[in-house]
Amino acid sequence: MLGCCSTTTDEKPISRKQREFARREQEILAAAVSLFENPHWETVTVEQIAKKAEIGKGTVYKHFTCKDDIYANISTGFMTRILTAYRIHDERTEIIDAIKEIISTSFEMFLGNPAEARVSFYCKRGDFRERLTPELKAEFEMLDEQFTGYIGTILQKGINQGLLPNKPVEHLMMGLEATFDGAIGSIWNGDINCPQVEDQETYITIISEYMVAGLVGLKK
Amino acid sequence: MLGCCSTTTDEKPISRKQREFARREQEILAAAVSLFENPHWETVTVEQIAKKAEIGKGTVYKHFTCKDDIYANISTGFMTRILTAYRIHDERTEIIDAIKEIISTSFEMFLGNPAEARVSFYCKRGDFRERLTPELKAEFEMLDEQFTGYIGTILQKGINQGLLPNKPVEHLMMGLEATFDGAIGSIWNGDINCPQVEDQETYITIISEYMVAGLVGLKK
DNA sequence: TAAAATTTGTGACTAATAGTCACTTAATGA
DNA sequence: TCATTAAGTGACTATTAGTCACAAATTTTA
Repeated sequence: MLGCCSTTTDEKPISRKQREFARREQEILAAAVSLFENPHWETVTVEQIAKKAEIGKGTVYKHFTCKDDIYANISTGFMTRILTAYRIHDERTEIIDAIKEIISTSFEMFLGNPAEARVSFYCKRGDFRERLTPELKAEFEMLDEQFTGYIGTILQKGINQGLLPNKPVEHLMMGLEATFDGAIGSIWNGDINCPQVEDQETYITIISEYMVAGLVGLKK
Repeated sequence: MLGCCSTTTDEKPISRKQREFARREQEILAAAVSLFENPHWETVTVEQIAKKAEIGKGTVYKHFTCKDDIYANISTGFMTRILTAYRIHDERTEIIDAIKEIISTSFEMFLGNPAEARVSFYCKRGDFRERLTPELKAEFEMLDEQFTGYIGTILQKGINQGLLPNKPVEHLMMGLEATFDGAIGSIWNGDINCPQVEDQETYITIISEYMVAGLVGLKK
């Protein structure tokens, strides 16, 4: 109920009615995501989402307590998919390559799924998190931990191998995260109007190199 | 008129009436800035701004075409002040120190003036810039050029001195800007809840070091 | 100076939209 | 079969950006 059907704590729905209800919830989220493809995603109204999902506006509120609840469910789903994407390359042994892989996977996921990515970006905001229900807040915290845990483990290996500076992995992660977030923001804001950069791909290459350089450059 | 009185193309107001009108415009901006100190600045209404400035709501729209016009004027004023702050240290000869100075001045300006900084951050968004009048758009472009020009010159000196990698200064700037923007976003979003970081100052030190490391680390 | 024109100020009004609620419809179960 | 619960609905409320017809003050013109 209330936006929880798509979470990880998903007890199998029994009746046809419950199944249909759960399916409808996914339809609402899919309708929302398809409308959020538009760069002006924040102006999409609940009424438009309802219309796209071919239901009444009131029904949306039977599934989600508020608009933020829709955003949150899109974001948690997307974050889970990113974590899955990271883990495909789990067996890598070269740490620098593993870091590059995480960076490129992140860019691919964010740029390949602009709607979900934009919403997820929005959902990182402190004031957004504050007004969430404790359950959703906890889910976000769990996902955040999985991210820092996954990346932190790889960075720690890099430190142990002497490839990265011996600093707390959290500190190393801060730089990476800030640069990634800033770069994604730049891309979405159309900041890349500088004539030196032919395209987005070049920009990503530059940023990715800078991210790795920032890590290893800290050694001295 | 219409939000232009605070711009650089400021012909001296002649009559008392015109002076008062210009002063009122500044009062509206000051009222807006004082209300925007609140982290939930986006929820501040035009009516609240009018009340704070002790005028009617309609009067606000005699000075500014829309709410965005208020944002834009706050932002251009702030950007101009940052450029001035940069130039205080113009005589520096050590390039790495000059870069560090720019970074620390930027952080100081952004964190010391949260209201104006938040608004300026918002005004960087492409969709915001799009819906501005051509005049304001041009003013933002001019300011952007002054930023890239100022920082670009310093970076070029660094390249000439062999301290920085021989890459287009625009490329070097991209990494710096992305990390700075991402870090500022993190601070405002309250992302620094990781126990390793005692305070904001530590975070800024970590990020600043990472920014310089990213630049010089690119050399290899 | 008086009248006309212009500038500045105003708050009631309009439009848009998030969220509510009393009600309808359909499914489940006793 | 009938009662209870779940699900769906769109008219309604509250809020807020922006408009506009008018008022007041100032400046210009006669």
